[in-house]
Amino acid sequence: MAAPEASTFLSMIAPMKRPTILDVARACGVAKSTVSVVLNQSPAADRVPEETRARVRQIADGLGYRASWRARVLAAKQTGMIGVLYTPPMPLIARGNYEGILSGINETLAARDFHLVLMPLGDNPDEWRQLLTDQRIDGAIVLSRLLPKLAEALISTGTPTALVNADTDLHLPKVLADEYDGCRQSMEHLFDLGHERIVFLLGQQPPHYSVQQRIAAYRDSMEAKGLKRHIKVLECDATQFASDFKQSSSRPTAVVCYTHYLAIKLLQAAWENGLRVPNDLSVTCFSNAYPVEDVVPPLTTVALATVQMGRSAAELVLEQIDTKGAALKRGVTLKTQLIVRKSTAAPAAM
Amino acid sequence: MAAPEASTFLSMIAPMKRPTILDVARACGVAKSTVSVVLNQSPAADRVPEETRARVRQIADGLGYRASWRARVLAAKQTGMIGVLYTPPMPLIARGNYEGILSGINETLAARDFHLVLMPLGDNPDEWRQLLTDQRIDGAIVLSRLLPKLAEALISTGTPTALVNADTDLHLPKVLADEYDGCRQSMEHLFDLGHERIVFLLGQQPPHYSVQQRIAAYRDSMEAKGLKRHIKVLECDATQFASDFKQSSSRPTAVVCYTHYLAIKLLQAAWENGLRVPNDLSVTCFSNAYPVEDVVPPLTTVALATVQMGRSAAELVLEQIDTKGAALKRGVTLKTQLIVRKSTAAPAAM
DNA sequence: CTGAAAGCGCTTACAG
DNA sequence: CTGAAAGCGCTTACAG
Repeated sequence: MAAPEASTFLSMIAPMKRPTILDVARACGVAKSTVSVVLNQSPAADRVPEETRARVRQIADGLGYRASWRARVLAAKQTGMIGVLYTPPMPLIARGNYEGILSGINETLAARDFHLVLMPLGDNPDEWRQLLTDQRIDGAIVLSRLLPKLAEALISTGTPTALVNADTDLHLPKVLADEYDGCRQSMEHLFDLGHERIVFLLGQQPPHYSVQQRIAAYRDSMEAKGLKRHIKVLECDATQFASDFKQSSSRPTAVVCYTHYLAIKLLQAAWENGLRVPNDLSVTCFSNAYPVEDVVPPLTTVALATVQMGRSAAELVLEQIDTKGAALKRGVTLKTQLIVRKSTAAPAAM
Repeated sequence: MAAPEASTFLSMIAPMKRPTILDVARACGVAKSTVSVVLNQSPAADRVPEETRARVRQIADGLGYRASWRARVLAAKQTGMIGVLYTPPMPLIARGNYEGILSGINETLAARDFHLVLMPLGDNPDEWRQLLTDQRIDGAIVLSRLLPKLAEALISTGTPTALVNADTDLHLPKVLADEYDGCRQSMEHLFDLGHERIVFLLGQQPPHYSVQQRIAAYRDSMEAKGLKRHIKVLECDATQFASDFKQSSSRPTAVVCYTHYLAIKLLQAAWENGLRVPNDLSVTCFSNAYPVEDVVPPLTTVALATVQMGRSAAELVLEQIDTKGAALKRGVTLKTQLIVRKSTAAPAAM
C-alpha cells in the first residue's frame, strides 16, 4: 500500500466525473447542439440570444466543462496537429538551423491553436504512408530531405504539406533559403578583403539542395573573378584540412565551410595546429545558430532566416488546410544575410 | 486556375474513399468487432481461427485499410500522446541538456508507439488546466520547473506525470541528476591540480534545484578543504568577470561556471582580454552538450546523463499509464560524471 | 431561432 | 468461438 498522497486525497474529495456536453445542456435546459455552437463560437451562434449564450457559458464554466478533445476530433474531422516529419536521430533536427525552424513553426502553429507533433520516420518506408493515412495529423512539414517514398505517400493521401529546406521537382509548397546568394555574399566579402586562394570545405555530405547551391555559388564567383584555377572543393574533415594546410606549399588564405559545425571544428583544429584565424586563414560558414557568435573568434557567417522559414512553412500548410487544398502551392525563398565577424580578415602579406 | 498538378492528377485516378472497418468486415464476411480484434491483436484474437485472422489481415491490406486514429482515440480512451510541457520560448528547451533529454523521451516513447507533443505553456496559468482536462494527452512530462498552478492542475486531474530536472516536495515521479556529486567531483579535480582560489560563477539565474545543488557542493567542498575564506559566488556575467579579473589583485586560479553557456562566453571574454585558459585560469562547467567539446580549449565539464534522464522520465509516465496510476511514484537520480579536458590545469606558479 | 437526429469510426463488454 | 449492440462525446446539416 502506498502512503496517502495528494492525488489520492484530491480524488477522494473530488471524485465526480468529467461533465459532458450533455450535462451542460441539461443544466442549461437547452440542446447539446446549442451548447456546442455557443462554446465553439460557430457562426450559428449568432442566432442564439445573447442571454442564452451567457447562461451557457456561465454554467459550463461553473461545471468546469471542457469539450473532450478526443470526441471533438472524431466529430470535427480535424486533429489540430501538424506532424513534423524527420529522419532520426532527432538531435540533429533540434540543433543549428533547425532550432530556429522548429521555433518558427511552433510559434505560428500555436497562434492558430495547432500543435506540433514530432514524427520520426521509421526504418521501414512502407510504414510512412500509414502515418498519413491514419488521420492523426491535419498536415505535414518535412524537414531537409524529401524521400521519394514519402513524397508519394504525401501526394497520394492529399496531405497538406510544406517542405523546409528540401528541394524537389514535385509541385509541393516549399520554403528555401537563398543559399546561392548567401554564398555569393561571402565570396564578395572575401574578394573585398583581397583573398584569391579560397577553398570550399565540404566535408562528408550526402547530396542536398544546400550543397548544390552553395558550391555552385562558390564556383561561379571564383570563375567570374577569374580565379577558376583556384577552385577547390574538399571533402576531408576539419582535422585533416588543418594538418594538410600546415604542410601545403600553396596554402589557401580563406576557407568557406559548408556548415558551422565544420567551421567550429576547424577553429579547434587550427588552434591545435598553431594556426591563427583569421591571421593565417580566414574562415566563413553558413548558419547563425548558436554558438557561431560565441566561439573564438566569432565566426563570419551567412545567416538563414530560420525562424521565418519555420513560420512560412507553417503558414503554407495552414493555408492548404483552410482552403481544403485549393491554395496555390507556392514556394517561398527567403533572403540570406552575411554577418561579418572576426574570423575573416585581409590575407597576410605574401 | 492552377496548372494541373500531381495531387490533382492522383486524386482523379484514385478518388475512392478511405475504407472503414465496416468495409473490411463486409469484404471478409465477419463482424466489425472481429476485424478490430484481429488487427489490434487484442487478447480476444486468440480465439479467432488462424485462418480467419489471415484472411482479415490480407483483405485489410488489400483494401489499404488503416484504422482511423481519430475514431480509435475516442473509443479506446487513449491518445497515445505524451505532452512535454515547457515555458516558452522553445529554443532553450531544445538546446544544451534538453536536447539529450528530448531525444531520450522520444526514443522511449517511440518504442511504445507513443508520440511526443510539444506543449508550450501560455501566459495565462488558468488555461493550463484545460490543456490537461481536454483529454488530449495521456500523460505529461514537465521540464525544468514545476509552477504551482501547473502542479495543482496535474494533481487534481490525475494526469500521469514525470518531472525532469525540477524538484518539488510534491509526491510526483521525478528524474534528477546528481548535481551535487557532479560539482563535488569538479572541486576534487581542481583541488588535485592544486587550486585553492576557486570561485563559482553563477550569472543571473532564477532560483532552481540545480543552482542550489551545485552551489551547496561548491561551498561544502571549499569548507571541507579549509578554504572557507575563498568562497565566492558571483552573479555577474562572463564579460564582467573577465574584466574584473584583470584588475583584481587576488585573482582566482579557477572558476566553476554554472552552465556551459557561461563557460563558453567566458572563454571568449578571456580571449578578448588576453587571458589564457587554462594557463591563467582553469574553467569547468556543467553539461556535456554541444559544443562543449568543440570549443577552444575543450571544456572540462560535469556530464549529466541527459538521454537517460529523458528515457527514465518517459518510463515513469508510461508506468503510471500502464498501471492506471497505481505505480509507485518513485524518483530517479542519475549519476553525473566529470569529464576532464583541456580547460583545467595546475595553477601557474605564484 | 432552436432542437432532434444522424453520424464520425472505432473498441469493448456482453450475450449467445 | 463470433456477432450484435452499446458507447465513446462531440459536431453539423437539417427540419421545424
